[in-house]
Amino acid sequence: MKPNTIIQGDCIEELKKLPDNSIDLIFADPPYNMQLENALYRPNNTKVNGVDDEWDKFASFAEYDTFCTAWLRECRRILKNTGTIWVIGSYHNIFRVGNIMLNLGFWILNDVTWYKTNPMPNFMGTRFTNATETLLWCSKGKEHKKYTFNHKLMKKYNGDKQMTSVWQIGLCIGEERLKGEDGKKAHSTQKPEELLKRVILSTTKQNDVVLDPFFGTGTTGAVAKKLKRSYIGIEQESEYITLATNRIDKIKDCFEEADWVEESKENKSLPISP
Amino acid sequence: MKPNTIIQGDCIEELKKLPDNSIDLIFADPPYNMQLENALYRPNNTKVNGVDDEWDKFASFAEYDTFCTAWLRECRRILKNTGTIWVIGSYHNIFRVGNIMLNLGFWILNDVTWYKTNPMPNFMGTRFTNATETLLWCSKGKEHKKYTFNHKLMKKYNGDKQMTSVWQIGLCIGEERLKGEDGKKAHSTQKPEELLKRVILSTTKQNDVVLDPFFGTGTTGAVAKKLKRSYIGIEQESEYITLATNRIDKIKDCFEEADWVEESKENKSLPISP
DNA sequence: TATAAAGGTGAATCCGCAC
DNA sequence: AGTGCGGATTCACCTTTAT
Repeated sequence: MKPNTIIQGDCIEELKKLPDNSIDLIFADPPYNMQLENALYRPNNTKVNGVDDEWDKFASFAEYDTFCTAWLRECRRILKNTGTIWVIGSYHNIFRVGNIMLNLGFWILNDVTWYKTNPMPNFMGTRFTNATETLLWCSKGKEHKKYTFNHKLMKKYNGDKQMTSVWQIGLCIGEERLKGEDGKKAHSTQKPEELLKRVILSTTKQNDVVLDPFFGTGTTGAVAKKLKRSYIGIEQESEYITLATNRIDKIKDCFEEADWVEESKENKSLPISP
Repeated sequence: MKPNTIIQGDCIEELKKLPDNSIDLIFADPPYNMQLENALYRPNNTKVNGVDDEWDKFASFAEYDTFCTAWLRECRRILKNTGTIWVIGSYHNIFRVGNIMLNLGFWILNDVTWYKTNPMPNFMGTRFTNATETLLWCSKGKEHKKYTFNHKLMKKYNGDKQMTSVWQIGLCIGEERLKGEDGKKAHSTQKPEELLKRVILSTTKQNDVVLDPFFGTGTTGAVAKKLKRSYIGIEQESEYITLATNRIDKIKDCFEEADWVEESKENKSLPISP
């Protein structure tokens, strides 16, 4: 198990190769199974560029459940007893995922709400603006109480008040959003670095190993490097691996966490590498 | 089926007596199955008065799932095709509940986050402050698209901007919280009226029938009456029924929804009856 | 150059009727 | 069930173009 590598391959197969009790933290951003059918247009008649990637399509709940049970079971096996796991999802999938995690014996520590500061509105006025995604933070089991949680650090980060389970963070847009040669977004679901900063800062120590089984464009690896953690990524698509590799190679500014939190009081963003 | 009544009895048995396709809205606040084993103490050694009621205890996930499947199945049967259902829960149970609802064919419209403005801190510093509960708002099924949603009204209520799925509302405390003769809270999980106001205002029309299968101290009935909707409550415990009956009888000030929304721009609280 | 206006876009389960 | 069409529907923020 070599740290700071991206493994190309099928998520479940590659997880099976990793040894028991070897990982300090897992961050997983699995397919959401969005079940989009028809095109959606804004009031000005422009088309919404929805998630139509093949990797997000599942034939049924049963198929999605089988997939999630398999990768989550492996995640639990390779997690250290002091480790924890984060899984992010939307209402489309998080109730399937949460149910499976409970069945596998994971113990929910928090359901953190990512409260988007700039969500896309509901154009037709048929629902409330869907302004959140949910992160499930879990230990390996009820009996594993000695997990890493940097309470004081997060309190300091939050202006000396205990950080709550609601995180107000904007979408990943602008300079931070990776673009392809055509100027379009390179990945449909790139997550903001601020989200990963809070995850990694709160639940790992320096030099810990962070695993991301759905590495995508490598946000987890990029933030892990900036915060002096090790990372292991698993990703199937070679285009994403190329993007992630370049992105992480460019990073030169790495931080002692204490220094970074001190700085972050004024500016909570880590520098984006050029 | 007589409107504006409280039915005493077992939730599932009483639901079975109600006719198909007869209810406009269901609000359900089921037991959370909190699994609190040890008492929780504050740093100053005072004991936190948690939820330790007998009705909140289930032997296993399987038992809880069986219970929820039964009452949710009946709810779906009695709901009109134009109706919707709200179920509130915390991370302890909402992933069981959500999974069951999906399996029964409910279609999730929003997962609304109740973002508590005054949550109880995590005294031990072992987790993030748990600042939310989740409300699942669902239609009877994907094919039932003509559900009631008062989009314009909620937009007006929200300062002429579309209301999002995050609702910042305080806990039910102070004058609004019902007390027993001993001065202690009369019910361990009384919900704030503001929560029910948003639920009823957004997803019913005047004179619609609102059913609450876990009526408790009758917050649903109280708000329904204030907003000129009908209610049906089901509740097992006679003490709660007495409290709820007295509470609802006291209400004299009822509102046309348009008037109330106009007023609510300055003061979002409906008057608490004396 | 500076400011304003116009255009683009984000994990989206987003209409309803007639034929 | 599928298609076609009239009509109602959006927020924050970034980029590009115009003044």
